[in-house]
Amino acid sequence: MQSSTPAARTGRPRSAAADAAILAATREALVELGWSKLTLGDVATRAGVAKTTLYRRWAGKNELVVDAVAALFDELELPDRGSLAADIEGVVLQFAAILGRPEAKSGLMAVVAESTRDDALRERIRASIVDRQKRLVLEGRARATARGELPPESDPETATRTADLIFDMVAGAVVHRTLVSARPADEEWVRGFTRVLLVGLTSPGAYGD
Amino acid sequence: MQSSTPAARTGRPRSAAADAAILAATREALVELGWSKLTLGDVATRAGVAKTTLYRRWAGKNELVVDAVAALFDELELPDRGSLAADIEGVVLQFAAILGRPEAKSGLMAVVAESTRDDALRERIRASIVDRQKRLVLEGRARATARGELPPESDPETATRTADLIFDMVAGAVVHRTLVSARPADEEWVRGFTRVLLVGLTSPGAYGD
Amino acid sequence: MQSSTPAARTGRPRSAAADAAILAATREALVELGWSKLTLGDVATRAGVAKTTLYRRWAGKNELVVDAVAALFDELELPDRGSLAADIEGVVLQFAAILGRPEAKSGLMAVVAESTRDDALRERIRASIVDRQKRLVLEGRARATARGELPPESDPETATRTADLIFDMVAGAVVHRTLVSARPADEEWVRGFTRVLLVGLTSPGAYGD
Amino acid sequence: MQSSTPAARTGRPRSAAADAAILAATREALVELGWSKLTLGDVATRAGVAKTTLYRRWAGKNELVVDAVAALFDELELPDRGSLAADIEGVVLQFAAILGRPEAKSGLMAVVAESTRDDALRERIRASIVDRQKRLVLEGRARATARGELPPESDPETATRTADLIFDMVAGAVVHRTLVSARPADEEWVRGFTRVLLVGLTSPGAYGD
DNA sequence: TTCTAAGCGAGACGGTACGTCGCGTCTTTTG
DNA sequence: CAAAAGACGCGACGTACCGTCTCGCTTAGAA
Repeated sequence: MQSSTPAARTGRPRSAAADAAILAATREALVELGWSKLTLGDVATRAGVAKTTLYRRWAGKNELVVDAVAALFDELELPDRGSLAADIEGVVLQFAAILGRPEAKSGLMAVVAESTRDDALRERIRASIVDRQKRLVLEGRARATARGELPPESDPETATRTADLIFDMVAGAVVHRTLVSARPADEEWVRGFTRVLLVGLTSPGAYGD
Repeated sequence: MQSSTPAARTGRPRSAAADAAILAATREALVELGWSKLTLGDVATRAGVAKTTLYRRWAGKNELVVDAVAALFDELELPDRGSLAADIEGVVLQFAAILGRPEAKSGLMAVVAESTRDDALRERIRASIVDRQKRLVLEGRARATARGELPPESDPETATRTADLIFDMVAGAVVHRTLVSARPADEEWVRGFTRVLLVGLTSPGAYGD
Repeated sequence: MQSSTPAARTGRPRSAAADAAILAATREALVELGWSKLTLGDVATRAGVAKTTLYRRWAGKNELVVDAVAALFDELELPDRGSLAADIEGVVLQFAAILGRPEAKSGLMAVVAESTRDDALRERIRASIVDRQKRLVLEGRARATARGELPPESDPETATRTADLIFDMVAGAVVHRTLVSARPADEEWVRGFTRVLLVGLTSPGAYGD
Repeated sequence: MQSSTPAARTGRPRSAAADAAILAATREALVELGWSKLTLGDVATRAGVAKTTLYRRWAGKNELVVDAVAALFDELELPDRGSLAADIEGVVLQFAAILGRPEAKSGLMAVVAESTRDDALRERIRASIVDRQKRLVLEGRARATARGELPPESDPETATRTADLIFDMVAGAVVHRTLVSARPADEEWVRGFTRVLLVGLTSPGAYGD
């Protein structure tokens, strides 16, 4: 997190193991208890750490859960399945699989809800989770362009705007399907969704005119 | 909410005014404090009501907030703007406007988060909010079919599946844009989104094959 | 404590039993743990009461312990043993016996120590303990005067000053003997002390000039 | 504190200045904060010393405060004022003056309170403070005997017993007057007290019969 | 009308978690 | 090797809400 500060400080250094133990304990507690019944005291106990240690490193429940959940999404990758449609389907399915895990479900929506009243928290979510995964959209487009499936995007502003729209549509739809409609984002659903998205984006007239 | 038991019970009847006052106080508190700092004791005080009165009618914070927020979405309507695209843009803008209000933002995501671990709550959300607004999709389709913009849908199962997909895509994208990306779902964005959605849904091959 | 306020307030009344249980639990904890290891949480648990109930009635550990200890000294009485010397010896022995009990030892000195920085606490101690027991000095003098052992005191100011001096000398000596010198204030010691005190007070020239 | 091992140990020797700085900081903190709000971390900071240094030399708050307070009483001396009564009055006034200082008030009673449950602490208090000042009683008696005001005491046991009684009476009365009754032990009070004490001790029949 | 059962305000209650503070110990780097 | 710096496990603090429980007092339909 802090990068090039090699200033070896005096005093006992913070235990590196504690961070990992705390984040793992947080995910475990999210699975067992869910966001609202998760307590920092319990997390500390599970991690074999004192409450003060936890508070020394995170400002509160929200920040802790953001970090605990963010790691989950780093598993996402974009395997080359040969076509843009297949690539999208693949990554959407992965995303749905993660969102199906209880530690993600319970934690993610809660911190988003909290972030509506806490700008710093929203920034943290954006930095740790959202922007971090936008790479998938960019990779996907680059690959499709290389394959000749998409024309090279000339205007960088349009490119950004489109990438943002795609991300909002993909993430939003999967989240809504999974958490609000509470129905599985399975292969069939993903195929239907991807078809609409892809046709909408590539058909003539979609963004032209 | 109340079933059709017209059996007038004995004893003092519940005050009808109290319900309205409590829900209004809840929205007010959501605006000022947000979900997590909202307390039932405070709501009761704002409503000029005893805590017991509140608990006699709602099981807890979650149920209360669902009811308080649900009313906000009943304002949505589908004015006839002459074309399917315009109709969709109109309703999406309305939806975005509601989601921009702090009492909706803060409350809605929080109860959705809670609902990931509480089936009864999820059902209440679905009944009070989600399914209640699916009418807009159906109305829109009916109107577009009448105008000849869409072919009549023969298979009812496909119709339902498509309507669900549309709802997930619309609601999901607007929520994600507004709350996660935290950028305005303004006219420009809505136009771009609607174009992708509509082209995706109506282009040949989108759902055919 | 509150006297003529018969104003029957609204709401659930405070449990009278809780007060007694808390004070008894406090004395029990003083015996087992002593002042410095006594915690209000533990007292609440022993009393079968929530911590909040305790804090609703007492401002803190100091106030609670003053009340718990004050009751101990109400047992003191001045039995008629036939002479002023015997009366004094009797009450001093009783006082020493109480001070020998661990709940008194540990609690009393601690609150006195605290009271050096807290005027309200000092007043509470004076009202609940010190002034309350000055009755013994007055009773003793009245009885001795009736017996003819002491001349009637004419000047009320001198009477007060002398009573205060006696109280400081008696209480101070017993406390110092018991707690600081940590040797028993037994019959022999009490006899010696009383003799000095009484001779000092009654010999001609002692207060005469 | 340090025994007489002149054997210069290996390694860096303990800073002698640190001891003095810590005790001074302790007294300063007692004045500003009082016993109960005094923390060892704060004392260490005031003394410009690490907490570890402090713990290397004292076992805890109690021991530290005993040492810090003990030094205050070493100022006491018995100036020759010409008569036993005047000598006593002089030293009692000095004692009252010290007890009036906040660092003594707050600290002394607190460690006495603690000592009711800690034998080692009581011994430390006795050795550092009480027995150390008994010299004043002995000096006073010796001087009075030399002057012919008192007969030489033949029985050493009686002498000890009497000296202890005097000490308990003097120290006890002054402490009680100052801390519990919270009224000044001024010249007038001291004169009255001394008269009672001295008459009680020297009148025929006081210890005779 | 009076009776009576429920609703209502107030607020005390037993709990649970909070976030902070001080303790006394430990692990670092520096002198 | 001591000292400073400061992280650490621990346990108590006093507070805030929770949801429940008395209280005394309406209120309005049933008797």
